[in-house]
Parts: sequence; C-alpha cells; structure tokens
Amino acid sequence: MILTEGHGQLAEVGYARFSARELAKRIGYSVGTLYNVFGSLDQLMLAINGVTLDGWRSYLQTRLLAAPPEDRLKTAISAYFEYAILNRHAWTAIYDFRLPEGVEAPDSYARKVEAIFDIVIVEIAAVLRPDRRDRAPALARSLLASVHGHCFFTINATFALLGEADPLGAAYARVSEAIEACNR
Amino acid sequence: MILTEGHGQLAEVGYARFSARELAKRIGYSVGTLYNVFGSLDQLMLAINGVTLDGWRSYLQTRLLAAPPEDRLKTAISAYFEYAILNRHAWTAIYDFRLPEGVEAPDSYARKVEAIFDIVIVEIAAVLRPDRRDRAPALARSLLASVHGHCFFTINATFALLGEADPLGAAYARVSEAIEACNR
DNA sequence: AAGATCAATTGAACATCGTCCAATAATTTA
DNA sequence: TAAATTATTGGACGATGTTCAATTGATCTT
Repeated sequence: MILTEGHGQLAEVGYARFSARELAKRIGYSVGTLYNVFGSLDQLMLAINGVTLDGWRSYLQTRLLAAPPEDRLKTAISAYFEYAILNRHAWTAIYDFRLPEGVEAPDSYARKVEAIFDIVIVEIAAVLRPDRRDRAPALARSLLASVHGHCFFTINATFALLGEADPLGAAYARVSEAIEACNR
Repeated sequence: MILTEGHGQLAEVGYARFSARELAKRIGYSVGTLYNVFGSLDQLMLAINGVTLDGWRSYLQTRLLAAPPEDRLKTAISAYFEYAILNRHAWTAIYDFRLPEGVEAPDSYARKVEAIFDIVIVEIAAVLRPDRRDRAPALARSLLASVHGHCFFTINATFALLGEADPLGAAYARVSEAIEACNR
C-alpha cells in the first residue's frame, strides 16, 4: 500500500520531484515511519522501482498473450515502448535513480530485471534456428539494449530533436536484421 | 571558467550530488551571482551538459583522426564507450537531467547533439552503397540509439547484472549487421 | 575631482528536502 | 494489571534551490 501509493506519486510527479515527505503525507503517516520501514530514501526508491518493473513485466506478458504467433516479437517491442510511454515518469525513474557507488541492488531487484529479460529470451529463441538457440540469451541482451536505446531517445526527445519519425519501426528493423543475421 | 569548473564538479560528484552552492564556493562567487548569470539551475545544468557534449564530440573526432580507414566505425563505437566510461558522471548527467515538461532545449544545445550525430552520419554514409547513401541519416539515428543502449546498460550495471561480458562487441555486431542489411 | 548613473555582486531569508532520534502511543507478553 | 516490546511521531539539523533588497564596484558626466 505504501509502495502502490509511492509508485502513484512517482508516476505523477517524476523522479526529480518525488519526495518522501509528500509520500508520507499521502499515506497518512509521518516521515519517520517511512524511514523506519525502508531505512533510507534509496531503499524506498528501489522498492518503488521494483513495483514499476513488476508492472512492466506484467504488461509485456499480457500483451504477448494476445499476440499472433507470427508477430510476437513486434508485439514485444511495441509493448516495451507502450509501457514506457504510458508510464513515462515511473519508467524513466528506473534509470534516473542510481544506488550510491559501491552499493549494488539486492537480489530481489535483480530478479525483477531478469524476469523481463527472460521474457525476451524466450521470444528470441523462438525465432532462431534450433541449432542457434544457445545464442538467444546473448542476443536478447543486445537487442534489449538496442530497443532500450530507441525507447529512451523517444522519451527524452532526442529523436524528436533529430527528426526521427518512426522510432518503433527503426527498433523493429534492427531487431529483425540481427535475427536474420544470426539465422543465416 | 564557471562552466569548466561546473563540469569538473559534475564529473566528480555526479548529477545527484551536484549543487549550485558548492559550485559558487569553488569559483569564489556567491550563489546569487550564479543565478544572475544563468537564471536558474536548469539553465546552468544545460550549459554544463553542453560542455560535456562538446568534449564528447571532440573526443570522437580526435579518435577518428587516428583511425585506419577500414576500422573507422569500430573506432567510433569504441570512442563512444570510452568517453562515457572515462567521464561516467558527466556523461550520465546528459541523460539524468531533464528540462521541465513543455520546456525544450535551446537551439545551441540541439546543435551540439546534432554535431555528434553528424559525425556518425558521415561514417555510416562512407560504408553504405553509393545508391543507398540517402539512408545514412535515418540509419545513423537508429544505430546511435542502439549503441547508446549498449553503452547505457554497461554504465548502469544492467549488463553486469545480466552477465554480459562483451557489450562493445555486441554493439559493433549489431551495427555491422544493420549496415550489411542496408547494403544487401 | 566629484557626483551621478549603471552594472555586478552579495548574502540573508524562505520553503523544502533527506535524515536522525528521543519521546510518545499502541500493542503484546507475562 | 504491570511490564516489555513495538510502532509512530514530529521537532531538530544541515543542506538545497530560489529570490531580492541592499551593497559594492565601475563607468560616465559635468
């Protein structure tokens, strides 16, 4: 309940204007309680970003459920963009927020990231030649990065600045080429 | 001088811990002066990120000057990564910082981004079939996004978390495939 | 040289933030 | 019921972005 409200506030105002005090006000507790529960703002942010990751994974899964077999990859990429655009602030907060140097994210958080990654691995593997399926994880990582770049440049207006009219199409083209190259 | 010192502070402490008051202290002026000169923290950040963009472009150009003709693209991608890694904090600040909604970056800033983009266009065009050279701008935008994604996941530890051992190699593979596909 | 005009610079004041922690309230245990 | 444990509070602290009347410094006029 703290987390859903926190996620809500983050989605509204964005990472830069997110405030623990404001969240405390919204859930009807005092600031101190938030700190007793989470220990620090960093841990709270981590937990809220975890909610976003869960929602993102869930969105991808739902969209893929209704995807025609021949269009699953396109659906996955579209869903990636859609969630980011529909949840601009929460999505960008995943990348805006960084743990202090040296501190690394707990396993629970890493698993949420891996869960999204795993969805993509399956889809990539499905379109690879059977004897090349072992390349799916590495290819999925790389294509996830490519799609992320396209999505990020869409959301932070870099593409708009450069006059790119079809970021989604470009992302899909790059993914298709890579898979084709791997299957050749 | 304000800007170089500001860029220095940003490179040291990172965007999250950057402070106008601290910068004022470093340059021997008061906070108010900083605001008189730049109007707001946003404008100051924009100007400092502009310094980073200039440095980045300059780094790319320098590295390309010494690049063997057959390896120019690989050099460009490597240089992209190198600058980001060598200037973690300043580089990530380009993406951490965002203007308030509705406000867009001034032309001077857009031109700095385009300058980096233009460097890549030239290199892409050089490896495209002459009759496909018109695709260079769009392809450059897309490949820049792909490389950015790989670089970003390298720096924010997503790749480390996923066990990716060779992000640069992956980025280069994706770029090569796209160019090959375009030339086919 | 003195006075007047303009520009540059200051730093205190304000609201807000993350963080801490002794004090208080609520609940559980004995 | 009394004691012990847990949950919650909210004021205090230092630091932040931002503003702006007051001050200093420079330039020009006469």
